[in-house]
Amino acid sequence: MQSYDHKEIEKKWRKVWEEQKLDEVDPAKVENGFYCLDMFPYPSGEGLHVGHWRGYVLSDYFARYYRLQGKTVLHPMGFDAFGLPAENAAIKNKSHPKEYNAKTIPVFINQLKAIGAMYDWTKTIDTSDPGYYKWTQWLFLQFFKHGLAEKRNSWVNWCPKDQTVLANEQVVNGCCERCGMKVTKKQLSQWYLKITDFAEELLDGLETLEWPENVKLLQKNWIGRSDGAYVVFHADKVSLKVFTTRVDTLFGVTSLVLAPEHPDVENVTTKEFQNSVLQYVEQSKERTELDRQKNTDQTKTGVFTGGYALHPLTHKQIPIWVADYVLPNYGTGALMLVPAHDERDYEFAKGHQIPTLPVVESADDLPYEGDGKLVNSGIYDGLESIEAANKIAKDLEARGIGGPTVNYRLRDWLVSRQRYWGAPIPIVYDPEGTPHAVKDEHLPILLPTDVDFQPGGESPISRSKEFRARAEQLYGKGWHFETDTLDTFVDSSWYYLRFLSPDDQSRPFDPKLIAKWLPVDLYIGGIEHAILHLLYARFVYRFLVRHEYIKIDNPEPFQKLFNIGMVGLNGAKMSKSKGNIVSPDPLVEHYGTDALRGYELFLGPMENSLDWNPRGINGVHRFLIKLYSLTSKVSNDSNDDQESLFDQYLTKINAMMKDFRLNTVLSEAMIFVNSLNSSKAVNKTVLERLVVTLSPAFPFISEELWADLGHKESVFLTHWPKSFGTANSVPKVKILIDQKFIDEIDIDENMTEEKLLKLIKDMPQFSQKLGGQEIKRTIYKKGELLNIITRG
RNA sequence: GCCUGGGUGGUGGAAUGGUAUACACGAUCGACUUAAAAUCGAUUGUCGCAAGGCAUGCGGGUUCGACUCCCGCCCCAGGCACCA
Repeated sequence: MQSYDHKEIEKKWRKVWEEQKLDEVDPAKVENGFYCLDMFPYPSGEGLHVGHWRGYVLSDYFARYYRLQGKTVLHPMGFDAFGLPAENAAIKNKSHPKEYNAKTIPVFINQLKAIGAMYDWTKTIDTSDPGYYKWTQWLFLQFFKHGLAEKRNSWVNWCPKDQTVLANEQVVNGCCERCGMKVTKKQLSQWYLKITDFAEELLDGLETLEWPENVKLLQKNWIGRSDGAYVVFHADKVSLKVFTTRVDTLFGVTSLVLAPEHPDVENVTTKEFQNSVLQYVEQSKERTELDRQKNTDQTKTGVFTGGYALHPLTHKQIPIWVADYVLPNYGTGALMLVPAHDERDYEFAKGHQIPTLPVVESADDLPYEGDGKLVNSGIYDGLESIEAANKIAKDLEARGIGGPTVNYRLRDWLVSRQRYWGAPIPIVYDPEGTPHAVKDEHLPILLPTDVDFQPGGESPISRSKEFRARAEQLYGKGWHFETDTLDTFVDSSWYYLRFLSPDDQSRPFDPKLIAKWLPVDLYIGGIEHAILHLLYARFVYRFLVRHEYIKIDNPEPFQKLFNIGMVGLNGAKMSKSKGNIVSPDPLVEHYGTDALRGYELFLGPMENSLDWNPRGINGVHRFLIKLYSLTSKVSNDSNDDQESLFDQYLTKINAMMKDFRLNTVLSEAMIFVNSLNSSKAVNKTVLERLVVTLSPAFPFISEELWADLGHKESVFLTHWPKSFGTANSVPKVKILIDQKFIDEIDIDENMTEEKLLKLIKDMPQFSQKLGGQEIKRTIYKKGELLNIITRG
């Protein structure tokens, strides 16, 4: 069998494609655009492994497929180059993160080029480039100008190892998303973007998206809408507002409980209890969120404040407690304690001799959390929970002491970071300390270079003399810049807009091009960004649409999302530190780019995470050799069988492609090639059409075969093939006797059951099985099967 | 604890309610070769010489027919986790 020289072919076509600028697109000149986007990578020094390849091969497959469908495909690539990894690597190597990136990015680009993907390299962006982060700073200022960026003093997540605050989304199981260190709490003044203003539309917008259901669900749960009511309780000096989803249990309240961080704790605490309350509050400050959460199964701690509030309906005196199982950041940071109908409240009450007062008719078990008829609830007795809740909420509203409300679990996005390698937050403080937006003409606020960027709990930039001098020079004596930098997720929240006009010096993006190209038609990346990046980007885009920076009907940036599964080795995630990285390089060297691309797709369903099997690539390689050898028996003689086989193949793969089932697309291709391989001659047109269908997966060998078949132009300038229009094969009927498959026969589509049965009885393979047995019954599905039952 | 997905050969995995195990990998045997690699051919769920049984995590159910639908368990992965 004739082999083929993959190195020769790759070299040849790579050059031709580059010369013809086949992958370059001018977004302004296109009417039928298709925006195919990969989640852009951080250009790590670890290099690409076979797991990274998978996502890039997948996006390239569809980029090429849609090009063959007649679309002009924009497929850009850029680098999320700001952030901790570059900074930490630089600290370790005693170099500058900028130098580190300058070294790693070209290596990274070469590795990406090895994939043979049709990236438009004229549109590359680097988020750490001043030409880019100028506009990241501009973006922040737009939030500031609309009152959606705010500096707030509050308790924040703090990573003691990375020496920086973290957004809520970056705390995983109480630990730092990056380094795994236990996250502690710190009270700091930090910048927030008010994503909670968009909670409802971010939730509603999910319904319009063609995203995997599990990702939509993750976002839905993260946003965490809960419908309930607020209720106001009056105490001596203050009124306390609580949020509840069970306002029907209002008559069962036996206490109010405040979070230790609640601002009114000292206002309700009596002299007598001052010491114990103060001590408790101090003590809970020292506990990390994780410690507080771990308490779940133990007795809940808390102290009595000595204060009382008036129940709004019964006018009873309700004691006020402080307990750290009450979260300061959810609802109002205070809750009404209903031990009879809430498990956590029950547990707390039990440990502190607080009475339990059932108000919903129930089984004897306490706590009972279900719905039911109300008891001990005055005029509401006898009503069902839902009815009662509605009525009570309305009555409270009428009296101005409560009412229906919606609460979200989502919290505002903390964007300040006490690290060096990011975009400086473009805020300048006057001598009194009031924040002002940096003037547009001063953007970008460049990162100072005269600093040692060892993290020290405070932003390293604050140590820059030049940075201090710059502020005074631009704004006057006593003025100073904000010294924190922006979370890198701000950089990546808008990069997909920049790809359309990456070199525009005058504005961050071109609204006209955005109206033309957005939303992104296909977005491919890992599931790890299900909440972080994908939620932030939706928020930023919706902000830009709401305030008409972009005029577009659909306020969602990514219409269709596909999550590529991760590739591990022996059950572990690949990483340099574990030393288990499988490099694509030797595989490309030995089997060729096409073989590795095909194997990545053939491994299994694209959304599945799986373990790398180093051996299987052989199969794809053999397939390519077989495919290549078909050229030696090309014939112009028409061949009905091959045309019909092609049509069946095409119908199958067209359907499979819609569901991203590329592993079975390749299986079908293998079946078809195996069958052609066993023929003496292969019809030229059939082979041509086959080659086109294989070109998205195997661009190099397809281009070579296409040229061999006499074509002067690239295979990627042709169109996805149509069927030969062969009749959809002869109708076949499967014959089963007693549920067991015997044979398949060709018959007239409209044959009646009687005629068919008669026919069968005369055919030896069936008559033998049937013997003389009595036919009890039959099941006949026209054009499909006949099941003959002789038993039972 | 709650919410999602999953559980099919030695392995990755196929199967609009209709021949379970496609397509590959690996393995075994054979051909070619001085030999090896590559390549080609055969076999490959399991028990059985065979006929034929038995097998899609476990137990039930619906159906002429269930990997597929329903009910109850078990296990694995991911997410959330005192969210009032």
